[in-house]
This record gives sequence, structure tokens and C-alpha cells, in this order.
Amino acid sequence: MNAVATKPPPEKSLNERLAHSGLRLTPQRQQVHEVLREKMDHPTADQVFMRAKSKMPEISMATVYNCLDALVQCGMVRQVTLDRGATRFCPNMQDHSHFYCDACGSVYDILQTISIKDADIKLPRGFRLKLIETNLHGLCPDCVAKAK
Amino acid sequence: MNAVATKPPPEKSLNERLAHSGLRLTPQRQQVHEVLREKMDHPTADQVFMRAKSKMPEISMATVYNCLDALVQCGMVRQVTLDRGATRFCPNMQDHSHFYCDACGSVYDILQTISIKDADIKLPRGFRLKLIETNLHGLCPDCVAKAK
DNA sequence: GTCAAGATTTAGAATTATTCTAAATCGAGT
DNA sequence: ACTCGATTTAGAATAATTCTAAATCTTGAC
Repeated sequence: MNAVATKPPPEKSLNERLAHSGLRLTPQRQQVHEVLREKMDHPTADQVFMRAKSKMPEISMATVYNCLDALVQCGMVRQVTLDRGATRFCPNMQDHSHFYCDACGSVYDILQTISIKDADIKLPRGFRLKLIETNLHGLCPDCVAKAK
Repeated sequence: MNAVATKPPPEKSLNERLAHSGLRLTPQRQQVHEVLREKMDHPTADQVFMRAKSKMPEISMATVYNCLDALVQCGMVRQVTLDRGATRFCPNMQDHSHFYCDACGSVYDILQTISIKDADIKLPRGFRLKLIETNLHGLCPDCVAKAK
């Protein structure tokens, strides 16, 4: 071992971000983060639990949910789908997208979409693109008003 | 009553679409569809159930799910979020979007997004847009290969 | 260093969302 | 009227997530 700074330890940034959100760096949070980085296959909470458990057998499901929430909150992890909760349905078959109010959870139809042509998405070889789903997130007029 | 064709009955199109998918027009399916069109607030299955139940007290939750599935299948209704199932997580905080394989359910990172500027979305007055989530749907290379 | 306060973890129960099952009913075509 | 397959129903089962209360850990004040 030498005393010279080598690589910055990868946890540094995690610690900083947690701290910035008023959260502590714990072995469980580290472990969950590590599991996610190890195999970036977009696992479910349950898969994360099983993988973390193999390294840290005492970890519980509730902790995995807590850790995931903490990591999302401090910006180290994204939820692939921003919703958690019941599926919603819409009888409007016109081409349109949805605006989600992050404050009150309501959903509005927005009569504008991004077409596959306009988007000009370059996919890796072999993928067949059928549809682009565009979800807009922000505040609805009511919640903008309340936010003052 | 007269024999002259007046307005085409609104069920016509529903019936046709159901038929086209090999499904029958039933009072329950009509009712569920009507509930959705009556108040286009993107209700959950449970909300649809309660609203339908007030007009048709014997309807069951299982039927509401069946009807919603039938309506989605025949193209009369959209699921606001295309996922049903567990939330997935992703440690990649680079700006990117997700490709969902509709056949096998796997998710891939696509290092390209549509920025708020590029999208040039015109929202009604009062909305504050914070983020655009773009989800790509189609077939992954493996499933394209299998599809032959 | 010791202690109190607050944060975190834990197991398990509770809740919520969805799917499954098996029996009853319905409806189209004969 | 009869049959067959589709549909509906109630309720059980499963899956996903959240809640609860007790135990444990950490940090900062002394």
C-alpha cells in the first residue's frame, strides 16, 4: 500500500450525493448501488433484493425499497418507469402524449407527439422500432399556482 | 321514429373493432367504454370499476379488467403507461432513454434523448414542463430474429 | 469517551393491484 | 330448442409495495 492518492474511491460520489440530500452512506445503500452497477439489466426491486442478499444475507426487502428510494432521491438511480401504482386508461385514440403532474398525480392529454421520423433515433443494429411513447412531466396549472 | 339513417350509432365503431379482433360486443364492454369516454381523466381500473358499478351494479372487478384488456386489444383504449408489473431501476444517470422489447420484456439503454428544446412541445397555458421521458417500443435483435 | 436524538434496518403484517379459477350464464349458429 | 365457445362472476391467489414497531447504528453535544 502507498499513501499516494490513487483512484478516487467510487463511493465518494455516492456519499456526496447522499449527504447532499441529507441521507447517510450505509453498507446497505452501497450494496444496492453496487448491485445495480454490476449488471445493468434494469432489475426489479425483487431482483435487486435477491442479488444483494447473496452478498449480504441479512438484508431485507423493506431495506431494498428504502435504499432504492434513497438512491433515486439523491440522483444516483433512475426509476425506469416514473410511475409506481395502478395503471391508468385512456379512451382517446388520437395520436397524443400525456402530461403527468408530479405534484398531484393527475394526467392530461397533450395533442402533440414526436413521430418516429422526427425523432431521428439511431438504434443499434437489429432493433425494430415500432412506437415512441412520450411522457411529459412537470406541474399542472393548479399546482404551479399553489407552488407560490 | 323514422327509418332514415340519422347519426351512426356510436356503438357501431366499437362493435366493428371488437369484431375485427374476434371479440363480442357485450353490455359490460359497452359500459366500460362509456365510463371511460364520460370522464376522460385517465382513471385506474378500480375507478372504472366503481363508476361502472354505479350504472351496472352486478359488474365485477375481474370483468372490468377483462373489458379493459379487450378494449385495449381492439384499439379502442390505451394504457397510459404501457407497463404493467414491477418497477425497474437503472443506475445510468447519463441522459438516455429506454427501449422496451414488447416480445420478451427486456429493457435497453439508448444513448439518445429528445430534449425539451428539440421537442418544441406546445403546452396549454399554465403548465410547467420539467422533463420529457421517451420510451421506445419494438423488438430487440433476439426477438426480431425469432420472429421469422 | 458517553449519551441522547434521530436515522436506518429489520421481520413481518397490511395493503394495493392484478391475475387466476371454476362454475354459471349468455348468445350465435344450427 | 340445443350445443359450443365466449363471457361474466365471486372469490381465492399472487405479486408489488408500503407500513409498523422494535432493535440497532451514527452523529453530534457534552
